[in-house]
Amino acid sequence: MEESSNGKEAMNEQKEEEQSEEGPHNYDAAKYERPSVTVDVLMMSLRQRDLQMLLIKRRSWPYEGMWAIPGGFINMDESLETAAKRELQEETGVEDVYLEQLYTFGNPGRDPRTRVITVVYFALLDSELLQVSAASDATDVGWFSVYDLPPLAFDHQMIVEYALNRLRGKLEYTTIAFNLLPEQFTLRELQWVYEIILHKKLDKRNFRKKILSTNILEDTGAKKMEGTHRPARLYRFNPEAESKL
Amino acid sequence: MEESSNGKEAMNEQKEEEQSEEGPHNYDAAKYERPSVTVDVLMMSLRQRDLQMLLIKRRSWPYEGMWAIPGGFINMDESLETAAKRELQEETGVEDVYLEQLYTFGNPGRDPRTRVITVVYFALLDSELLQVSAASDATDVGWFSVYDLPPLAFDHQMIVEYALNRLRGKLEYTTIAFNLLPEQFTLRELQWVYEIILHKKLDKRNFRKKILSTNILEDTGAKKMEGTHRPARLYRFNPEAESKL
DNA sequence: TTAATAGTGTCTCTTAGACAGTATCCC
DNA sequence: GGGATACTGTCTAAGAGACACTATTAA
Repeated sequence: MEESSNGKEAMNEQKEEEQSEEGPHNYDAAKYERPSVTVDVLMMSLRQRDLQMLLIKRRSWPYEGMWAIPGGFINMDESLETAAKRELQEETGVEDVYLEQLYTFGNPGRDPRTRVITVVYFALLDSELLQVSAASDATDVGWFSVYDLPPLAFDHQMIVEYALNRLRGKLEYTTIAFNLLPEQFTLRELQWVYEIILHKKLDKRNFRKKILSTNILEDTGAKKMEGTHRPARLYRFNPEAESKL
Repeated sequence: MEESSNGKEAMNEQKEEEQSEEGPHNYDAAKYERPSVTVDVLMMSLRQRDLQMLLIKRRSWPYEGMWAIPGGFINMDESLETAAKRELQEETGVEDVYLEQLYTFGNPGRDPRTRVITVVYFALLDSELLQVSAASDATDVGWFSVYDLPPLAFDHQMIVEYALNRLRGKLEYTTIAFNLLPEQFTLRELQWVYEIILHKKLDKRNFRKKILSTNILEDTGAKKMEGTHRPARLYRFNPEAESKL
């Protein structure tokens, strides 16, 4: 279940009626100072056989000159997920990618400027898509290996670790990995995805046996030749087949 | 990883400097209208051999008279988790319970009054604790079986389903279930927790075999006698032992 | 033919699930 | 002893992991 449309209540009253109790049910929203709400998007992709993420160099206080996860304020008329997609679009020019709400961080003092509550999403980008729509500017946006990050602003280091844990967890029982590959791919490429994310080598035979036994792959008939060796079959992800990973 | 202290940035500048680009990095927070932020807490407990949750009856528009998940505005100087604990304390008088951030809902229009972003936590309460600190008032707070809920305000029905999914998922690979039991409990009681949450019967022998093989239970030596039959051993959760559930 | 990677099968061990009878308490 | 629930063990099937050789291509 991702964002999805929904509703929620607020336990506050805009009107002045019912000011009987001091309980939490009759608050007046206007009485309350409101925190700023931002949406950050942690974008990951497979580049150069490495798991990399996009960072932005901060140009002002606080943490001036340090790298940070891209994000921005939410508009009053857009959903959290829409804000995340907007951010994604602004930074990479890419749409229709895997996007999942990660966690919401809201400790006071997280940001020295003001009270900021940040809803963090994380996105997985198909490496090929990315090459097409290169990047916006140059010097203040960059892809970095998650295994060799520069010092990050705020506690973005912790957020990255949180995301990595989530990703590794879901790798085992979902088909999330396919979001990092183009439409067609070889089994070896799929294995690389798992190896890079789990950060350990896997047995080729066991891996293929397991993946193929789930029937989530469809043989395209095509082959991928590269280098001076036997070509590899190209597969396609079949979202229909019961995953049962 | 739960809330935890942290930091996060806002991509906005309070000062007027650097108004060169219209990019998302130089926003002025003051320019932005801010949404209201609330924290709701979905409290679950085992009562009368049933999984029940606490609801509050709304006393005003919108959804007047309907039941809703308790929640309230966040204060500017408290963390999300602190706000959740405050809510928990206000509604049940209970502290030190299992508390986990569930999801953040923020679609515009969720609340007809104003733009509200709600961070939902969910809490698991030991059934015994609860009996002690009964409830606050009476008619507008109540415990309901999650399997037989009244119509809920907003889209709280969906939030409940989301929470149930999370709970069921975590039941399999974490020790989350123990949070619903008092310090000492019998194996049969533990099995009830699983059966009630998963909503299906489990095989007694297989269940005991599996639980005991993990060594997360410690025999207290005591026994629990109730009714006219053989007394049951009382166990205690041993958080040390590698879970490996 | 060589270099380089694709592709394949077996055995073992552990785990999950089906299944029924004995033990111990109170009355 | 009857009623009620606690407690226990075996078999089978499926899945996980260790492990090494053949197949196919370009040069």
